[in-house]
Amino acid sequence: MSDKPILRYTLGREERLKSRKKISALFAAGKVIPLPPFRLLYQIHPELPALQMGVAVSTRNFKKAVDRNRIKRLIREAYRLQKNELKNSLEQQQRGLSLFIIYTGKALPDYALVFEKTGKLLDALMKKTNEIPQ
RNA sequence: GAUGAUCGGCAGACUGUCGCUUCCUGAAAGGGAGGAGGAAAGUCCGGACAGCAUAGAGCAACGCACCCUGUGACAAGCGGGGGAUUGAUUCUUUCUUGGAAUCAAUACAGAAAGUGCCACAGAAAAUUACCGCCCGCCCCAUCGGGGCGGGCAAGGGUGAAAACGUGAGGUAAGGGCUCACGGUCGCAAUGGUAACAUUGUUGACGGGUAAACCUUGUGUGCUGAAAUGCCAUGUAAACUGUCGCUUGAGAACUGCUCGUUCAAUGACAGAGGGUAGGCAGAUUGAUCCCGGCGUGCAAAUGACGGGACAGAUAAAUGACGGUCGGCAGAUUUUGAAAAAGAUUUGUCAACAGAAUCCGGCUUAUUGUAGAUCAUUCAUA
RNA sequence: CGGGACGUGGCGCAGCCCGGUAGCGCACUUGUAUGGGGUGCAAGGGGUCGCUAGUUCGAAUCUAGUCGUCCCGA
Repeated sequence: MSDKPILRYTLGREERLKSRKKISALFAAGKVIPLPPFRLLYQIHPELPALQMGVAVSTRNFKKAVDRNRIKRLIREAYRLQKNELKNSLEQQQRGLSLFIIYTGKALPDYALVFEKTGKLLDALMKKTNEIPQ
């Protein structure tokens, strides 16, 4: 039996970005990785809640609340299944990261596309965090 | 049976893996139970609830408009019953007019308080007079024509609309001038809770428009969950200016005025600083559904019995599969055909996502069980 | 959650309050001046007044409903 805990694909309350202050800071000073039809905003900080994320879809592109909800759920689902590698890396380095995924496309995406693009975004983010020194 | 219209119910079911959220349980790990709609939408109305004074007065502003009644509901909305008007169908009657029944629709107070407007056409769009009809006088003079003064509103023509309508009498010609029938309004009586109806009438005859201003009646105090109360964090009972300290600055969330109340470790403004988190409000309430009983013409309602009801807050209710079932297509077997069975593929819908709650209205919309009505076909 | 504004030729706007003729600028077409173009001059075409009902003799205008676009409020 290993001491390592069983890897769980969770996305609970403490893993989501909920503070109004942090979101304002992220939008004011965060860096951007564009990958159409997505944009990723991120900001590295030394505090420990290792990884917190948020999702947004513009009302301008999707007038109906049903469509916005669906896109946000798809993004969260794809993120939930792929974020553990990044999280472990950050915990080893003892630093935190806030990130915000914005969907900028105008058509409803399907799950396969969202999954693939989210994976690429997280890979890119891994490289950036490793490049930036503590 | 088919087609169409209206009403109106449901919103595929069960399940695996990985997740989200609320509650319960547990020391913890974990376990258990619940988790979007008929419109959750638009925000077009009305409330509940909260604060401001116990919510006051007048003006202004805004809403509403046949009557009775039910609903949390005075008014509005919605439901029930009734009235009036309009339209359709059927029946009745001597053709019409009219009467009766059924169904449907109605933003159904007032144009006889006042003001405005009614293009073009037309003489005139509301104190009318172009062609015209009639009377008197004068002139030319053959019937007749012209001018002046006066009376008239029938006929012509215009228009969406023409001065109660039709007929008769009367008249110089005409005119509700008079009469008959009819219409509208007023008044009175009778019936009805009332809207209204019926009858009578030495009474009147005034075109339309109030979704033009307006008048009458009636309702509304204002603000709005970012309301409101509490806790936490933090500074500053600091600074500047103006006014005031009981003869009172100012405040009481209102467009104005008044009244009332509060008001002195003061009030307002400026600049500057802090927070932008949590709890309550807030999810079971005038709630909804079912049952028989009582009341009521009905809508509805009373007590009783049973059942149901999410609570997020950068915002949960999801992702990927499986089985059954429905629908559509293809292949194949049986069969003369209709049809039935098997295999397989696709699809599971449309409109759409709670944000304090409730009621109404409006709009969007898939498939299907059902009810009613109309048309048509078949059989008896 | 709560307020507010606007839809009129291809584009930007007026007309709406107080109802009868839809107009302005740019653009477009034709002609003309020029060797050709720009430019000037002259003439012309083009509008379901967002949509659906209603009021009225008559609606871009008044009323109701609806669709769309945009803005504001800690």
